[in-house]
Amino acid sequence: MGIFAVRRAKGNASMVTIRDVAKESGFSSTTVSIVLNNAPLARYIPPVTKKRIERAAEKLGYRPNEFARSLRSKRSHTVGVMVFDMTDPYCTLVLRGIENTLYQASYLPILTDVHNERSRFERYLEMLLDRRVEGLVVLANWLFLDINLLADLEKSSIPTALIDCELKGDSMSSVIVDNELGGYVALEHLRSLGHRKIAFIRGPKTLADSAPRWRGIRNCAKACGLELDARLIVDLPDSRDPLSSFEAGKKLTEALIKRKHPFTALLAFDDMTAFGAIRALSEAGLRVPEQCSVTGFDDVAASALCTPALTTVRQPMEAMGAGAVDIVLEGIKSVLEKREVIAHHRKLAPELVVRESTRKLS
Amino acid sequence: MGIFAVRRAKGNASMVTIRDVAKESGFSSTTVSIVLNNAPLARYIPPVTKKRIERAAEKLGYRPNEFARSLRSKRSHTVGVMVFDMTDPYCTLVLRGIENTLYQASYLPILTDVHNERSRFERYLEMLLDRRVEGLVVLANWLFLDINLLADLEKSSIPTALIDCELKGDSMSSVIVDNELGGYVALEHLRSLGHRKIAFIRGPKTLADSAPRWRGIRNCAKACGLELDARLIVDLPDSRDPLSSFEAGKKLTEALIKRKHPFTALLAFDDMTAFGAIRALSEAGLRVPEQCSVTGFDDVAASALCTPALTTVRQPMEAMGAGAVDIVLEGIKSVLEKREVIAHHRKLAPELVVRESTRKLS
DNA sequence: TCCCGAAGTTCGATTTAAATG
DNA sequence: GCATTTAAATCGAACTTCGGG
Repeated sequence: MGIFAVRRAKGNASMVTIRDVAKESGFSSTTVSIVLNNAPLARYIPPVTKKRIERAAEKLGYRPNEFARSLRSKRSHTVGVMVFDMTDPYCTLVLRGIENTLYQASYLPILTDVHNERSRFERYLEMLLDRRVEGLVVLANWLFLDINLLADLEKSSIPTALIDCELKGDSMSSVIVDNELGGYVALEHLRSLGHRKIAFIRGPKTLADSAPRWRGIRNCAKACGLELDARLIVDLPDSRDPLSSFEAGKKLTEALIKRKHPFTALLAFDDMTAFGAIRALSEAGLRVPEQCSVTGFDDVAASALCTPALTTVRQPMEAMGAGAVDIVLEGIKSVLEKREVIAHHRKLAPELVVRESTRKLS
Repeated sequence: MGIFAVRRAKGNASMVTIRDVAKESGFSSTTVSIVLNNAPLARYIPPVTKKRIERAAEKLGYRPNEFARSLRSKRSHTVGVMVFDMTDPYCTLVLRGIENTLYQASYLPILTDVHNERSRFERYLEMLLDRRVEGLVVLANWLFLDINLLADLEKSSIPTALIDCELKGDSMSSVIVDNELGGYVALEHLRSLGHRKIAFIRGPKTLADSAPRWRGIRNCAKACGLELDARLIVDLPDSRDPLSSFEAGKKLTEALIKRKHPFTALLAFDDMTAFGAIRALSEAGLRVPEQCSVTGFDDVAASALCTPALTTVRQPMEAMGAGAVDIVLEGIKSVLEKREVIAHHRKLAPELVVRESTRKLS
């Protein structure tokens, strides 16, 4: 007894209008509308009438035309989701969080993938705005576009939440992970295992996450009296492609090995980099974790799957997606009630996930 | 000079209607509509008029209201995308293919994730139909729902393409990988490396991919005169969760090892299973590929990232997503031109990707 | 018949104002 | 005034029909 038992009752059910229901039930379309939407005026309508109308609607398989409804009400029950690069495995769980939270609220997501291209961003933004999305969730996971592109968003004047990218202004909300804390716990973990000679692959300079993560590392080092050896620190180059940090991580690790400054652990900027590092280590005949411990950041799916499984700092990706939607939904409500939309800035705590790629220094 | 330079010209630009443009340009809204849509009648309208109207539209930052447009034209320029489980890494590239092809055609995807739940499927389907999506792309990547659920789709009477699931009927199109060929080339690869004692982890019985893949394996075995040892063949159990095959693969491999029937290679149903197998082998002190070669199927992102990188049979995921959209788009065109929508069934060839997890038997 | 443009209807719902008893 | 119902206006664009040159 699927939905089509009803839907098909009149052949092409999409053609049943409110007037058909009105005729069938013997009331006017006004009354039908009031009853079916349970509008304020429905108080005055006697249960008998309601029953008859509902029965008629069901019998005909009536489904209101969303276009007409939206045209009138100016609501689309739709939220735009802009991802900067879908192929980043990091997106998967964030999207799950977004989808799930929207579903609970009976909103539908329109998904766009900007491919890290400015023109695509603009085109998509325009399309979404034309479609009157009620809110916008932007997953700026690997952002190398100039920031004033995001300024365009501010002017759109619809509730917007940015994930993975904080904007100082109070016009747009943001949800980010506490990168500083993440950096801290990663290093703290390696230190607690006895590692002292630690190599670092830092993030690209232009990536917003890089600086705070490094700051956390420095703070931890200071707190533990750990010496950071400049000869063991390298930087990921800029790149538009999130998967490229695998190759970059591999190359940098090879270079690190060549320098002959021994290290017993390597703290990588993210999981992708860590995978590259492990590959390089392995090719150099160095075993992980026996001869070198490695940590990542993010906890993408692959981290739990590879062998040895990667010790990493997990971003609460699903929660971040859900949080962004919560904020946007609240913003939408504010707009409806003509209250002021206030920006929220959430910083979620990451979680250290200890697996097999790190080991106590013996 | 973003789009908002224009959009904001009149404060809340979303309020500029075609009538405003008519007033501004001095023509009627009819003429404005004709010119701006470049409708057939536009032939008759002199360039001067067009220019003036276009200038007026630009000056006001006019953007047609899509609701009104859709209400009238009965078109939404929107396609519904239903994924059975987003968390499956397999989805990522398929979605990229879908998105990219839709973008070229100026269509927007509405993304839904069914979470492998029947109720969610029905609810989402209803929502999409209410929104008058012009077509439907269904990614049945990990399908354990009864098949007659998909029968619901047939009745929706909008162009639909199924990915990863073939339906005999001629009412719905499908795009699948040639599983039989895939199974064949996987085994052929191991055989060519000299392996004879090969273990197999087959797919779950209820999964549509399982049977043809195994058929390809048997065909290859027969063609090469290879003996398939029943004691080295195990089956993945049914599960709603695509990631679960990691655990299952691990457990089954442990069992395989315990049986003490030696094998030099293991052919896993998919990458996830292969990752589990590699973990089990590693924990048993067996090195991959030195002591045991392993192959997967799919080529998810993790396969290239882990060490050793996984030799696998790649599904052309992006092409599959793109192909499904092509079919749906053609179907939409057929509907518009009142031609009959004919179902297409595409079977794409997989590609063997040789990496590090397999090695010549020495 | 060709060219140019406008008035009016339509799409399907919501909502206001008003009419009944 | 109250409970009950509805005619008519509205949302914004597209299309049909028509008229004048």
